[in-house]
Amino acid sequence: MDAKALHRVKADIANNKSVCSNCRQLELCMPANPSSDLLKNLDVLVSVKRHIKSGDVFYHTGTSFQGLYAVKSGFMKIENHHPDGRLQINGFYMMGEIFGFDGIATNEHVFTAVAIEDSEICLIPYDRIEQMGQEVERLKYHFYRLMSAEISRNYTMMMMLGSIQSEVRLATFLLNLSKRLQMRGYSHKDLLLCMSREEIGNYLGMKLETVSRIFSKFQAQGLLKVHIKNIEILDMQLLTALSNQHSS
Amino acid sequence: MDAKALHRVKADIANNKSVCSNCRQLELCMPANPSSDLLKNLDVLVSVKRHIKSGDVFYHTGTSFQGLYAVKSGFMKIENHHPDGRLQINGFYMMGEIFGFDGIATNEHVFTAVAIEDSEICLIPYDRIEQMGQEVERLKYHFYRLMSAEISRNYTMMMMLGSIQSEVRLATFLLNLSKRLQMRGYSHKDLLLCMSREEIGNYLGMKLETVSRIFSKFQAQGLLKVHIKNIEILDMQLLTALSNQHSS
DNA sequence: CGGCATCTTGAGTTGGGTCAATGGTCGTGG
DNA sequence: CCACGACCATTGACCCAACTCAAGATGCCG
Repeated sequence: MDAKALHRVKADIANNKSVCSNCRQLELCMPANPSSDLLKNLDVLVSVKRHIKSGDVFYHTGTSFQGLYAVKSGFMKIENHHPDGRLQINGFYMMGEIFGFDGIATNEHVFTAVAIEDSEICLIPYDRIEQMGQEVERLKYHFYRLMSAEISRNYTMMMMLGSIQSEVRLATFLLNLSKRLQMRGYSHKDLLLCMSREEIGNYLGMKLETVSRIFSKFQAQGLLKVHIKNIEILDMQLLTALSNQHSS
Repeated sequence: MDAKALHRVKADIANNKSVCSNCRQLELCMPANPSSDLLKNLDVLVSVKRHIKSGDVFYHTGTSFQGLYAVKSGFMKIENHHPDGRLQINGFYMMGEIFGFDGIATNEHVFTAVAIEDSEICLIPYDRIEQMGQEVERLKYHFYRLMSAEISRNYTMMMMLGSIQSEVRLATFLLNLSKRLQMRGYSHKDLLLCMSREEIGNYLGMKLETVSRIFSKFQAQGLLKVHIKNIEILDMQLLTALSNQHSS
């Protein structure tokens, strides 16, 4: 993240208090997203920056845990490769978001991190966080908060997967992406998906055909303009209403 | 699952094929479960013990966050009361397990904790954990691990909800309970469910009728003996194989 | 005993999965 | 520059697991 973008993010976060009073669900859906405070301190911690190409594995099951990772640029996905061959995508992480929590419990990563765009990833060494003294006590506190946010996000995701119909899930997914892009100063109406229909479907617990069908339906209803990976949100209000409509 | 599929599972067992000895999925399904080390140290921290009656709310959305809670006796559930009236049960917590992570991020609880049995709950004050010095550094480390485990558990739950059929989910749920009971020295074959069919269904993302039907089916297949809330596991091996069979 | 909540079971419906055919887009090499 | 092939997305037809609605059955408690 360059300085200007960083500044923008900070401003967005600062303004965030007044924004969004109603849609808690969406908030909870956000991946770990450091506060500006933490971001400032993070520079101290970040030791290594790694470039990674789209499609490459960043860490996989069994990789020893060294710390959390911040996405500096690009796009990552975390997937769970189940022993029986099944695969579940747990989340997508964009610029400024933090992933890698799956390694803390066992000291090695349980899941697999894969780039879905050329990306730059910064290591936030865990031992250094752990061993720091009083002066960064607050920083450590933030890490609790990050993890807690991750937990909340997952609960929401569980609810989505457990009891909400596909159209609502996809609408919520799009709004979530939109909001995260907006927070980073990008357009919240023109989304460039960097994941395939299959990846979206896997993440949301549905088949790629279903994703495609719903995109078509939304387009027919005038909610979206869909052209492959370019999605333009035409009726934000309606999409939001749909996303909040959790019972049919 | 039809008779043919059941037969296939049996054949697999005979061939010692899918009887996964390590069974990571189940492990990951466990709620936060402190090590004996941590439990020992916990006594230092625990300040308040509260009794609560079955059905009573322990904390709810908006309750200010004071710390994590350990279940000393009884049974708790955590539910997400969504603004639109919908409700999702996020987890069940039994003796010796820790809940309350949902309050860390915002300093107030996001979810609702309700007793489903008369219970004793111990507060583990958060500020005291935070402010402790070096000597309990390891203790703090354990808390990271607890949270990380909670995250992993939820990812597994997400996978279950997203792409696994109801029978397998219910089988996994029963085995999870069985294992947790066994770890506490109780029988792992005789389960006394303290939650209703509706609560189980809500947690597992299915309707109460579906839960009931599957119980009946499992009984007909000789897997279980079901009498309302008393469940006796008759064929542990087959149930385990079923739980590991994530693709139909 | 009756009233109430929970559980079971049946019948019919449907959302989303499966399978399969077609259409678009993009990168590569002639 | 076009042609080819690989890959991804779209769309249709069909099917089934799980939902809904509804009627009983069972257990619990005053």
